[in-house]
Amino acid sequence: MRSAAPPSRSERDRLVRKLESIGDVSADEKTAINELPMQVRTLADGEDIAVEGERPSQCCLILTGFVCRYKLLPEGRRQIFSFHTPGDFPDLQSLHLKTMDHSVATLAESRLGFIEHTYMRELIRCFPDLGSLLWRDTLIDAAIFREWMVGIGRRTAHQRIAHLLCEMALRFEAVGLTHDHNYQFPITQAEMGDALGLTVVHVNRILRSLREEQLAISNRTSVRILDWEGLKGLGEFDPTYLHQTKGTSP
Amino acid sequence: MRSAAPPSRSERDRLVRKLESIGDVSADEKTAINELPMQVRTLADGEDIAVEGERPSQCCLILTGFVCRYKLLPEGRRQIFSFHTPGDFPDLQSLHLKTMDHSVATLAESRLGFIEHTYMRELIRCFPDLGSLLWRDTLIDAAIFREWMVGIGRRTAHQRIAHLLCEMALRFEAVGLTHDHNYQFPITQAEMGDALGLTVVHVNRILRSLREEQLAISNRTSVRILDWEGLKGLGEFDPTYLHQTKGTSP
DNA sequence: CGCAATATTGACCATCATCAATTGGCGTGG
DNA sequence: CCACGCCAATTGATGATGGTCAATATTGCG
Repeated sequence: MRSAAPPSRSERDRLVRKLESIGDVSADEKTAINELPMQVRTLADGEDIAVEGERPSQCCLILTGFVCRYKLLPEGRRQIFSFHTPGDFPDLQSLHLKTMDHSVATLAESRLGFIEHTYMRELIRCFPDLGSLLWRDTLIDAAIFREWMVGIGRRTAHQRIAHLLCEMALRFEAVGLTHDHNYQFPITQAEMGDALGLTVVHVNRILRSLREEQLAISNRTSVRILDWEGLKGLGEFDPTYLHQTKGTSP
Repeated sequence: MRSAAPPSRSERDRLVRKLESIGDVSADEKTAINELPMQVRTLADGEDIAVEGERPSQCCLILTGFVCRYKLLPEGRRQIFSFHTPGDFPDLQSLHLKTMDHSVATLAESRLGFIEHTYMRELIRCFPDLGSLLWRDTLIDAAIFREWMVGIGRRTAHQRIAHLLCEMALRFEAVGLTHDHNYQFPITQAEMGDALGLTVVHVNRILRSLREEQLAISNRTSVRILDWEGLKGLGEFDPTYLHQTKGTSP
């Protein structure tokens, strides 16, 4: 873990863009966000940002890279709860839940901005509407958890994977990180399995079938969606739960 | 749906008690809570409180009874996301997410207090700490979703059911609705299956085996835990995720 | 008493897990 | 520059958890 250059303009903008994708942000609020003091660090792929049981004193903003939240279980089992893109605060909840009940880690080399809770509280105190928007953000997090529960509980493996590829397409779109249904999605098949309650072997077979059916092609680094409507139909994907206020069809 | 008597003292107290189980509440805040204007209605078992797609203008506080949140899927599939006990606001998120992305319904005859969003906002504006506590409450909701994801994704059917029985024991305990590991839990086996991603048939078999192994006995209306430690061990139950600030071992 | 919803049980089956082996990609060091 | 090593991807064979279908028993209630 090493210190690094301050966030660039485009890195800062990603947070604003993310927030604008789920609500309104005033000019004053933008200014305040851009003045948030943060300590930037670069973490390599696979490093923990926070670990279950810890009591963090800072929030972490993703500037570049890719992050997940997860919990480990006995016998090497793992459940991944969420994926996070630049502009996200993957551990925003630590503002109000002192003890981490799960862990947060990078899935790719990432630049992260660490912001003291005190600054976040100050920001929210001065800009209650921004506080509401951050609350809203954590509520959308929860909505995504629910949608994943639906998938894991009631959808087939094919549907779960199709659904995930659709969700990530819209979420990357919201922060300007897609190009024509293609996006960088640097996860292994094992990680995808741990997110969807499947084994690596099964994930592998299903990705093959999606490829053979010309729905989507993916590898370790990226996803290319060939048939958006087909994938959406297969995965029963309805983006309402993302509560995006801007357009939702990339 | 009919109007009903105003909330009794003990019904009002349940909300305070619930909030106190997850954080501190000042005397002023208690007073303000007790003065919240609410319209009380009694709903029968199985009635919807809010439906996916709606845009509610009120929050719903459970005074007595039992409520769940769920989503329906094609071909009659259903996923239940959460169960809610007296003192809970099952749709608190509607304060910041205008459109319901899922439905809320009673699982038993229930007395509900409906509170206009405007009053809730006013309350939060006047008592920011109470606002934080409500935010915290929705974050605990999300923590429970995550824990359910772990269960559905990575635990066996036996473990999932054991885990659920443990969780509900602690949550009822927090609002004073357990007696020596026994509590009212008025759900059908079908509903339990829809919460855990299982079929009725399988739930039935597992409840039988829990009974045979002398871990817990349950029926349509209530649960009796015979071997708390055994059940906890089987379900890998660790109550950290409930973020209860008071005792957590009934 | 009789319906309707729920619980229960049996027989059979499918999705997905497990186990095991092989291949492919890629960075590192000799 | 190539061999080695490591991790991820891939594929095959086999098996088990849990699903499906269907019939019967219970229970609650009007």
